[in-house]
Amino acid sequence: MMRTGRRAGSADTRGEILAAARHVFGEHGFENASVRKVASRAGVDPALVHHYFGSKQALFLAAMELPIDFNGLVEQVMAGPRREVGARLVRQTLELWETPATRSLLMGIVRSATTDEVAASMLRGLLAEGPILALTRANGGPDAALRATLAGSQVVGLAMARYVIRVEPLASASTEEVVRTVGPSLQRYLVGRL
Amino acid sequence: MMRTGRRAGSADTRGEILAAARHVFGEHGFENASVRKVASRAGVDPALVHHYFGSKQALFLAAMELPIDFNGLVEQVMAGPRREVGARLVRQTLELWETPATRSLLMGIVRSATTDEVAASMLRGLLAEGPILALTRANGGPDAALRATLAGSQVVGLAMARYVIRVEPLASASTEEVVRTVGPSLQRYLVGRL
DNA sequence: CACCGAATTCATCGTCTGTAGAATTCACCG
DNA sequence: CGGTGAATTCTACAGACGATGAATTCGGTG
Repeated sequence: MMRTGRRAGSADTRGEILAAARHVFGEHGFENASVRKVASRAGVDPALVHHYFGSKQALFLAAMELPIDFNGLVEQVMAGPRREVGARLVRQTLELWETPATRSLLMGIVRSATTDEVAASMLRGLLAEGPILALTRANGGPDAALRATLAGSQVVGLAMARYVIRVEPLASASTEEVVRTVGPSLQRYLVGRL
Repeated sequence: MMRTGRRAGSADTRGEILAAARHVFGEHGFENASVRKVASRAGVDPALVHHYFGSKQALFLAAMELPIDFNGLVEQVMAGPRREVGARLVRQTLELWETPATRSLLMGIVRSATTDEVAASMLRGLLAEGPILALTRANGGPDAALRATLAGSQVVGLAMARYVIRVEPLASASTEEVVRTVGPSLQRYLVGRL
C-alpha cells in the first residue's frame, strides 16, 4: 500500500500523467476513457490528476495540445515540384500517423471527435483552418476554403480507414503504394481542376 | 405514475424501442448512449428494453441492422456511362446520408466505430466487403480489393467531414457541387488508372 | 369465463464515474 | 533547523450505468 504524502526524490509526475492521458485517450477516446484509467497507468492516485488539471476536460485539452510543427510541415509539402504536392501531403500525413508520439494524439482527437463536441471542434479547426488551408491558400483561387475541406475529407478518411478501422488491404499497404494511389486525389483537391 | 402491467390496446412497442435506439445511438454512439435514454425516448421502462433484446449490445445489433437495398444501390450506380460511375456513387452516398431513416443508422455506426469493436467491424465490412467491392469487382482487375478500400476511405471521410464533424464550407455545399468535386476521385479509385 | 403467456413496471444490486475535502509527507527557503 | 507550500494519497459522495427478478396487468385461447 503506497503511503500518503509527497514522494521522495523529484520526478516529472505531471508529465507522466500527460503521457498516460495521451495513451488512454488515444485508445478509448474522450468519453470512454476514465480519469481512473489514466491515473492507474501513470501509477498515481486519481485525485492527483484533478489536483494538476482540475477536470477531465482540462486534462484532455492539455494532453491533446499539438506538439506538431505545422509551419515546418507546410514548408516541406510546398518544397518540390508543384505537380507532386498531393503526394508529399500524403507522405507527411502517413509519417505523422506512424510516429507513436503524434499517432496517439491524432488517434485521441479522431476517436473523440465523433461524440465529443470539444474534440470535434479541434478536428474541424485542423481540417478547415489548419495546415491544409495554408496549402490551398498558397495556390491562390477563391475556392481555397472548399478545396481545403475536400482535401481534409480525404485525409481524415484515409486515417480512419487505415489506422482507426484498420480495413484491409489498405491498412497493410506500403507507404509508397498509398502515396501513389491517394496522392493524385489530393493533388486535384489542392491545385487541380475541380 | 404509470401503472405496472400490460398496456391496453396493442402498439408496436418493440418497433418504437428500435426507432428510439436508432435515434439515440445515432446521436451519441454506442458507448455514450444508455439503455435508459433509449427507454425514456420510447416512453418505456428500461427493463422492457432488456426484456426484448437481452443486452445493450444485442439492442445495438438489432437497431443497426441495415434496411438498405445494396443490390439495388449497386445496380443504380452501374446503370449509365462508365465514366460517370464515380459521380453516381457520390450521389447515392449523399442520398443515403440525407434520408433521415438511413442517416441516423449510418451516423450510429460511424459514431460508434471509432471506439467500439463491434461497430468497427460493421464499418469494416461495409467498406471492404460491401457494395463498393461489388462495384470494383464488376470492372475486373486483380486490385479490386485495394480499389474498394481506397474508395471507401474517401466515402467515409466525406461522411465524417460533411455530416459528423460538419466542417464548412463542405457541410453546406450543394449536392451537385459535391458530386462534381468528389466524383472524379472516386472515379479514379473505382475504374481509373491508379 | 378461466387460464396461460406475453407485456410492462418497480425496486434493487453492484459497479464505475467525475469530483471534492481532509490528511499526510516531503522539498526548499530562511 | 523550523516552517511554509507543494505533492501525494485516502476516503467519500452522489449520480449514472447495465442488469436481474419479482410483481402486476392485459390479450387471446379453450
